[in-house]
Amino acid sequence: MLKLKAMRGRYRWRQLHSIKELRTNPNSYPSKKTLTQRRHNDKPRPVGDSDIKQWNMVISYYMRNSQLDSALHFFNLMPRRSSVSYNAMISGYLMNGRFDLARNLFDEMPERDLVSWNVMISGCVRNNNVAAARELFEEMPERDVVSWNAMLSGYAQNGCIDEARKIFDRMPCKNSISWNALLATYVQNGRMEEACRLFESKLDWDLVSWNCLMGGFVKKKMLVDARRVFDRIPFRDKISWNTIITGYVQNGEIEEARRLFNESPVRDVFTWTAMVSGFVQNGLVDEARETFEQMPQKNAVSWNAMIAGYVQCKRMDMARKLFDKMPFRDITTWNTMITGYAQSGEIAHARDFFDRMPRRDPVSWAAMIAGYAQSGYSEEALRLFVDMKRDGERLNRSSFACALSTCAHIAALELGMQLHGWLVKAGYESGSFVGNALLLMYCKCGGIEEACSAFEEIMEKDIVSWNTMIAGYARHGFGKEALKIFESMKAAGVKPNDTTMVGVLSACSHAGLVDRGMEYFYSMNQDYGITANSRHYTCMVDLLGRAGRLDEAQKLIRNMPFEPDAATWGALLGASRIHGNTKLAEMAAELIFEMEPENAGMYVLLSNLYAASGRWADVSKMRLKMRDTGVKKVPGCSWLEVQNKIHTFSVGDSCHPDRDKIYAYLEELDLKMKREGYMSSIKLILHDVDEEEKEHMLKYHSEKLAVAYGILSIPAGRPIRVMKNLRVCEDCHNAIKYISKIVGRLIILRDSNRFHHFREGSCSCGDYW
DNA sequence: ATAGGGTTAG
Repeated sequence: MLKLKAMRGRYRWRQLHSIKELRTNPNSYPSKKTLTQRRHNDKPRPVGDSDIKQWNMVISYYMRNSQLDSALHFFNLMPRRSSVSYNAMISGYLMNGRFDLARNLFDEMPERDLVSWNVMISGCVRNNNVAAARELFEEMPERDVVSWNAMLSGYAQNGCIDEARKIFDRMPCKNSISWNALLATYVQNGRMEEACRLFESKLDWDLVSWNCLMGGFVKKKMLVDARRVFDRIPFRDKISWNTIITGYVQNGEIEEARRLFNESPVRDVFTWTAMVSGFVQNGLVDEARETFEQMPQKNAVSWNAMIAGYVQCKRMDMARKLFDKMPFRDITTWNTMITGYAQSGEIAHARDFFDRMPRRDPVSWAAMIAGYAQSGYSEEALRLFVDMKRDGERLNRSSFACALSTCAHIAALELGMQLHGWLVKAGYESGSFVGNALLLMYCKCGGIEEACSAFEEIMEKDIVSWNTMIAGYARHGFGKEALKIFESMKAAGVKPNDTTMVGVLSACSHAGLVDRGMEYFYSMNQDYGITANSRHYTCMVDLLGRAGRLDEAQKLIRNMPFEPDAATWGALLGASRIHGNTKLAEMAAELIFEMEPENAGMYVLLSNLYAASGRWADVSKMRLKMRDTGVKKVPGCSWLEVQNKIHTFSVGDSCHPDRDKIYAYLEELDLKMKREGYMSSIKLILHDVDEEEKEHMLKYHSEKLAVAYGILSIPAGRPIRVMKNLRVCEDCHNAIKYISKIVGRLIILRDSNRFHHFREGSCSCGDYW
């Protein structure tokens, strides 16, 4: 009995499947030409039912190909329309996400039948609008099992398990699809235990449900359970085989996948494509290509999988060859190429494809924006985000999060605030996903007050929200505030993790709370079960070192239960430098050189240290060493945002359009600073440059240029926010303190390590960084 | 023309 039913199901599914295959393989459609011919042939004859049927077919053909205008054109040309014609149009609009057009047609159609209502409901469900679906469902004059099933799966897909269950219990008539929808409710929401319980409670499940259950296990990577289901299925179809093969593929068990593939009696495009992508995911491009060549038929997805394979191993030339050879490209093909070029650093090629593609979707935009952001073209990334909004593309949560993290990276506060405004309009701000991105943006852009209110606005604070806020305060030098947040976190019943404690310890360090920091460090294992890692040790070395307790810091390093890393020695180096212990600094630097010979910052740091104590011979030695090891000093650069535009400066920069004004202003400032008692620390510059030249180079360090430009172009009363890619140099730090006093402005400088808030002649870092 | 399962891109 079971077998008979399964066979009947199998037949139906074969039929349905062939339709799906048609959808993904445009080559199988009748050509536009034959369709037009048919139209002309039809015209002179009297209009009968069979003619309407043909028109309807034309409409749904165009709709499936997303050619909405052509579909509408033929719809308007029809001599007579049945409700099926309307339904085809409505369903097509919904298939293409055009709820508005569907709704209009639905409202104006002369007589709606049951199918019209059902089409609308399922369309709403497909576009994830259960509320609208439910409204239609309540409104419709009569319902059949399709209406109930559509509603049920609507709730299932949107995670409303209880609602789904309620609908199921209320259904006046159920068929196997209803049962399967209930099963899918549990499976899609990861409730495998409940799914199994339901499955065991009934005997005559059809094949789709068996496959659904197995697919649930595959998605949860529970391969053993999936295999058990597979072995128990009374009658397997190709979807059963494809599901289990995909399961092995996605878990890296490519050999088992290959074995089943060879054993499978029912291979189709899906099976073959799964194998191609399986080889790709396991790094076997050549095997993938071999399989690809052997495929009896290929669709766009198969080509895309193969192209993605070349993309993943950075063989863009091969990817390009396939792209050119491909007979039918879809939007994924273009998106894959864009991603590929972006990831191999060929950003211009990526942009070229982006500009040339016939149609763009949110994935295309995201790929291009992320490509720019990852290659360091943050400005272009953000410009594109703005273009995207202008083009009327719907911005989703992840596009916002991506744009916000780009803002955070380059500290584009103004743009970040604009994004915040758009976010509020789109109604996205209260969740923790976007909320955390917003919080991080404000923290990294130096807007600590804004960060604080963004934090308070997150309705569901998760551990990331708390950690970001604590670390944010710490980096800005507001240690006490950070600790206050830590206390509220505990009061809210959130258990701190290791990242939390890094923030807490560095907050103690920045606030000079040595004893409290030690207490936290030594009790965190007992209190929260957190074992100290190297980041925690680094904080402690920093904490002790900042307080001048260099011996204790050394002792701590010696007693570490694992090998100290470069960052830990770096903390000791920083502390020794501040407290003038050249010998200790040298030792730390030597160790760091061994671990990270390519770390240019260390050479510069040590070289400056020698210069400070007048050891010019050692300075030269460092220079030689840098040359010998081929390490290049990363050029310092600073930037700031003025009216949504990023202005970048490097040492002695003469590219800025306002350079004359900036240099003149710096001269003016220099005089005033000297009158206040400022002395430029000439000793920091390599000694073989003559004195005047040295002073000149110091005077025009990138951060000074940026600060000067900020004072000139940002209205009084607003803080000047400058970013630097390296640590701020000692002379600049000193100079900016004077400047903040002379001009009476708040200057916030983000260097590669932390934030400095300069106000009234002093800095929030307490001259330790 | 409407309801359920498997392959590609961020």
